[in-house]
Amino acid sequence: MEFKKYNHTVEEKKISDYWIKNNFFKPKKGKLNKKFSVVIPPPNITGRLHMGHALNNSIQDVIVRFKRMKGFETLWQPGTDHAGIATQAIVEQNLIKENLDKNKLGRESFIKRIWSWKDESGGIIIDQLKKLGCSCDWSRIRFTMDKDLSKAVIKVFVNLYNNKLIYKDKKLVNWDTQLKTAISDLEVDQRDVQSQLYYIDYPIENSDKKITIATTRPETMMGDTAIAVNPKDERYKSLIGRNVVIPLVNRNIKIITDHYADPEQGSGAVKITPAHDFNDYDVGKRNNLMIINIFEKNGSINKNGIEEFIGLDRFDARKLLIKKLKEKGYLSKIESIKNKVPYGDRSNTIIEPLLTEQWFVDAKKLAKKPIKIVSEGKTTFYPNNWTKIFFQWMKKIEPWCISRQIWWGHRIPAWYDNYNNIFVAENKPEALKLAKKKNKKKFDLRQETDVLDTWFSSALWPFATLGWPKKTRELSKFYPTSVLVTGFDIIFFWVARMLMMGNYFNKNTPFNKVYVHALVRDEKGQKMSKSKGNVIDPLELIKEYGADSLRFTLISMASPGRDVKLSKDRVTGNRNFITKIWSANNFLNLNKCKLKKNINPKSIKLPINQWLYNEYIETQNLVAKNLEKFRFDEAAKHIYKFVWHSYCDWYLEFLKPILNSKQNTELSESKLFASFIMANILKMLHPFMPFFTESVWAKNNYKKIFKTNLILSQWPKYKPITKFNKNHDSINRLIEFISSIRSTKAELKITPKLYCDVFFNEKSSKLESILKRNFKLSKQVGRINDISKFKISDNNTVQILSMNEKISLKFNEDIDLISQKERITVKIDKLDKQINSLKNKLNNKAYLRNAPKDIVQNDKKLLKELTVEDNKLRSIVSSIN
RNA sequence: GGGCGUGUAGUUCAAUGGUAGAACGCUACGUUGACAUCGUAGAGGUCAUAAGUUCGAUUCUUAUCACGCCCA
Repeated sequence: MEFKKYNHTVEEKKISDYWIKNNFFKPKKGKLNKKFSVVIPPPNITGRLHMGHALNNSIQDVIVRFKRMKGFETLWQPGTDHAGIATQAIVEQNLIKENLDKNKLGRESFIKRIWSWKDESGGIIIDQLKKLGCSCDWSRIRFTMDKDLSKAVIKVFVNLYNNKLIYKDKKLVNWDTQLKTAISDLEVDQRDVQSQLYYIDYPIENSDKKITIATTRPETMMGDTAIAVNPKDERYKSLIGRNVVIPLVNRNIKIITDHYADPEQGSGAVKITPAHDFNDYDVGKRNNLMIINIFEKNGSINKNGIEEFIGLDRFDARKLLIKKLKEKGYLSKIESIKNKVPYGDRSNTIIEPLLTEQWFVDAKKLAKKPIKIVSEGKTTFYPNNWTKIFFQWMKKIEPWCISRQIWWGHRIPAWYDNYNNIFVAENKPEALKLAKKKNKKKFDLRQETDVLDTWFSSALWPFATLGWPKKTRELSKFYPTSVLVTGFDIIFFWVARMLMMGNYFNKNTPFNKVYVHALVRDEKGQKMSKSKGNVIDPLELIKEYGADSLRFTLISMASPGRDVKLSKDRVTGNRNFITKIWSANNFLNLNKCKLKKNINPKSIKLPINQWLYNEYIETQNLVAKNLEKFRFDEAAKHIYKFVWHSYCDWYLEFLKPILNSKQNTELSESKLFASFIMANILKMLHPFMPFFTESVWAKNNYKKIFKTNLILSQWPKYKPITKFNKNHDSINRLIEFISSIRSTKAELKITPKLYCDVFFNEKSSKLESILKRNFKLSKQVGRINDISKFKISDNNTVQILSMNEKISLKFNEDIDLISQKERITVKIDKLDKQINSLKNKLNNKAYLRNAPKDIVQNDKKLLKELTVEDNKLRSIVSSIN
C-alpha cells in the first residue's frame, strides 16, 4: 500500500488556524492550580523574523507547551514594541518618495502616517511567529504605544520624576548627527578602526617655542580651551601656565596640568576640547575651562568655528584644516594608528559627544534593588555566568539618557511655562494645576517635544502588558512571570531595565528565572549578516522543511553557553526524523494497530512490550527532567534516540513476526500497545514539533481516546513498573546477541540474509532460555533457523562470544576461519592490555586504601569478566585449525 | 588593559575524578511489503599544551597557547 507523504505546508496552516480558532492558547485553569507565565521579548514592528527570533521563540514555545501539558495555567504574553528611531526612519524614507518630509507634514499628521504604516506592515512578524507555531495568547497582544501601555509609561515617568529618579540636565551626550537625536551609552558601538594621528604644533605666545599635540580629530581645535600636560612630565615643566596660540584659529589658551595627560601617549601634551570629548569634559570641569561648542546638530561647523569653515561638514572641515595646517607648516607628523571610534548602532554614523539638555534616569539608585534581588537568588540566570556579567555592569552603571529628539514614541509628560519652570504631570490639566500654584503672573504651557527611549517602555513590559497600574486579575495571577527567555545581547538594554522598573513598581521581581541563549551563526560559526550574504532565512527553511524541522533543529542545538551553528544539513536530518515517525505511524495503520481504548500498562504481558514500556518511561522522565533544567539539547537527544532506535529499529522489527502470527492475545495486546506508545511519543514530542504531532494525533483519531486535542493533552504520568525489569533485561541481551550475529556475518563477509543454526556451548545458558522464550521474533529479526541440540563444529561453523557465553553459529556457506582467528587474536591483545592495567590497579595498595569500595568492587568484577572473556576467546582460537 | 566563555572523532556538539558518547559526514554491504528522507555493519579520539593536587585527571587547580564575545 502506498501512503501519502506528510505535507507540512498544508498541515501547518490547517492546524495553526484550528488552534487559534479554538482559543487553545488562552490560559486555562488546570487541575494543578499552578500558573506559569512568560512574556515574549517584544519584536520591533519594523522587524522580520530572523534566526535569532526563531531560536528565541522556539525555546519559549517548548517551555510553554510543556508546562501547559503538565497542567499549569499557562500564559505566554505576546506583543511588539514601537522601535522609535527605526520606525520613524522607515516612514521618513517613504515620505521622501512622495517628495514630502515630516516637517512639512507636522508632528500630528506625521504620527498619523506612522500609525497607518504600523497597521499595514507592523504585524508581519506576528504572522511569522504564528508560522513558527508559537502558542502565545494572541488575543492579549500588546503594543508599547497602546493606550494602556502609554498610560503606564506616563505614570512611571511622573512617579520617578517626583521621586527625583528622573531629572533634566545639561550634559555631554552621545549625539547622532544623522538622526539628530541623543542616544544612550548602550546604543553606541565602539569600533576598532584605522585612523590618522595628526601631530600639530601650537606656537607659544611671545616665544619661538612650540608645543606639539597629537589628535585624531584636528577639526575640534576650533573648540580647544586648554592644553594639558601631566604634572610629573619634566619635559613641559617650564611651559606650565604659558599661553599658546591655536593655529589658524588664532585664539589663546593656557597650558595646564592634569593627570589625564599621559606622558607615554603621543607627545605627552593633549589639547582639551571640553565640548566634544567625554574625557576633556571632565578635565574642563576640574580646571574651570570654557566650553566652546563648534558643531551644529547635524555635525557641521557652527559660528564658533573659523569663519571660512562655517557650514562645512565635520569631515570636510577636517580635510580642509589639515590642508591648511600643512601649508602653514603647523603639521609636524601624521601617524597611522588603530583606535576605537563610537558609531551609532542604528545610523552607522560616527557619534558626536555634544553638550545638550536631556532627561536622565538615575540608574545607579534604581540598580540597587535588582542587584540585591539577583544576589539573593530571587531572579536567577541560566547559565549562571551571566549573573557575574550582570553585576559588573549594574555596579558601574551611568545615568541613562532617556530623551530622544524624535516624534515617534511616548512624548515626555513635562510642560514648560514662559519662565523656564518645568511641570511634570500625567496630563496637561494636571500640569496646569501645578503651574497655577507656582505662577501668579500670566503664562502659557507648552509640552516637552522630546519622546522617551523605546527601552523605557520595554522596561515595563512584564507588568504593563498584564494591566498595570490597574490591579487586574492577570497581574495578580501571572506577575511575577516564571521565566524570561532572551539573547545575551539585550541583557543590559532590556533585562536589567526590566529588573529596575519591575522591582521599583511592584512587590516582586518581574521574573524568577532568566534563560539566556546564544547567537545563531552560520555553519562555519560566522555571524549571519546581509553584507556577508550568509543569512539563512527561517521562513525559507519553514517553507522547504516545515516549521517543525526548523524548531527541532534549533532546540536540539541549544546547548547552554554555546552559539548555535546552523546548517541546512541539520535541518534535513531532522526533517528525515519526522519522515521516519510518519512512516512508522503508517506501518501501524497498515497493520491495524489501533488504540481502541486507553490501556493499563500494568496489564502488559509480552516481553518486548514490557521492554518498550520501560524504555519509554526512562525517556519520558529524562525529557521532562531536562526540560526543567533548560537542557533542551539533551531532551531532544533522548527523544530522538528512543523513537528512532528503540521504537523503530528494534521494537517495530520485533513486532513484525508477532503481527504475522495468529496468537490472539499477543497480537491484540501488541496492536494496542504499539499505538499506545505512539500516542505517548506524540505527547512527548509535541512541545518540540507541535504541528506534525497534532496532525498525526488527529489522523490516528487519538482525540477520541484521550478526549482532547494533543496540545491540551496531559503530559504522560506513567511510572516505571519494576516487575518488567526482568524482561527488559532479557530483551536487551537478545538485542546484543542479534547484533553480534550480525557483526560476525559482516566481519566474515557472510551474506546478511543467510539464516543460521545456533548451538549454545554453555550449560544452562541464560541466552538460550531467553531465545527460546522469544523465539518467534528472534527467528525473524536475528535470522535464526533453529536451536541445535547437538554441538556443531565444521567449516560452516563459527564460534562467537555474546554476554560472555560461547555460542556456535552454523551457516550454509564456507567460512574463512583463518581470518576469524586473526580477528579474535587482535581482540585478545586489546583485552590483555586492559586486563593488565586492571591488575596493576588492583595490586596498588594506595588505590585499595583510598578508592571508594564500589569502584574497587566494580573493577574486580570487571577483571573477572574480562578474564573469562579472554579465556573463552583463547579457547575459540585454539579450536580453529 | 579588565572580565566572561570556548578548545574532546572529518564536522557540530554532549557526558564524566575510575571503561570517552551522539548526530551528521565517511567506508562496505543491502531494495526482506513502514521508511533509500531507509536498513545492517564498520573505521575514526595523546579529550589544546605543560605543571600541580590525587591511589587515579579528559574532568579539579595554576600557567601557557589559540579562538570568540563583552567592557574600558
